[in-house]
Amino acid sequence: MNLLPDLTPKEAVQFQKVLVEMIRFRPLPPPGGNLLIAGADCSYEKRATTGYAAIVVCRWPSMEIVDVGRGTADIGFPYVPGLLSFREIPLLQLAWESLRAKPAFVVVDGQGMAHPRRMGLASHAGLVWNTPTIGSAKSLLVGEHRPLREKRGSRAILKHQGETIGVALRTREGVKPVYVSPGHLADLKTAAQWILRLSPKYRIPEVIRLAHQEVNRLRRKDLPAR
DNA sequence: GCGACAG
DNA sequence: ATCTTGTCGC
Repeated sequence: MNLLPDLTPKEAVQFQKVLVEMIRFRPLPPPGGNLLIAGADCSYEKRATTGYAAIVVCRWPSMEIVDVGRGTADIGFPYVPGLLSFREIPLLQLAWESLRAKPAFVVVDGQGMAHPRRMGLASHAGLVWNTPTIGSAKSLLVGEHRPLREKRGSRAILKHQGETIGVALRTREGVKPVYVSPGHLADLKTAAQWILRLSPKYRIPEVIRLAHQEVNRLRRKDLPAR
C-alpha cells in the first residue's frame, strides 16, 4: 500500500490512526562493532517553496562517513504540528533513494511515538523505509516529565495520557535534554542507550549534527568539502 | 473559548 | 525551520 498518499491535513490525521497499527517495537542492534547507522534532517529557506534533506550514513563506532544521501523538492504540505511527516518525508525519501549504503537504523530529527497519535516523523519514516528508526527531538510536542538531574545520562520518563511515550535524556551536563522516542522496529530502552552513546560530546546526537551540517551545506549550494 | 504546538 | 551579533563560560 501507499504509505505516503497525497492528503489534506484533515485526511492525514485519520491516516495516521491507520498507520500506527503497523508500528512494531523491538530491540535495536547491540553496539557491537561495524554496523552502519544514519542521521536524517531537513532544512528550508526563509520564505521559499523549496525544501532540502540529507541522510548521513556512518560506520559505528569509528563514525567515519560512509555515504550521504541528498534531496531537494518543492514543499507540498504546510507545517502543521503533528503532521510534520507529510511535509518532510517526501524530501527525506529522495535522500534515502540516493543512498548506496543502507543503514541498520536511522536517527530522525523529530518525534517517534512521542506524538498525539503515536505517529511522529520517525515512526512514519520507519514504516516507509521498513527500517528501524529512533526519534530524537530538541523540544516537546506532547507529554510531561519530572525534572532531570544535571548530570549527563540523567533521564525522566515522558508520559502522555497515562502512556509512556519516550524519555527526556540529558546528553550533556547542565544543558537542556533531548527527547527520545521509538520510531518503527525500535524500543525505548535501546533507543535511549543509542542516543546517549551517539552524543558523547554535544547535546545533539552526532549523526544528526552531521546531517544538519550536510543539509545546510546543500541549501547554501556549497556542497563539496567534508 | 483558550493555550499549546516536533521542524 | 529561518533571521541574526555579540557574548558569556569552560
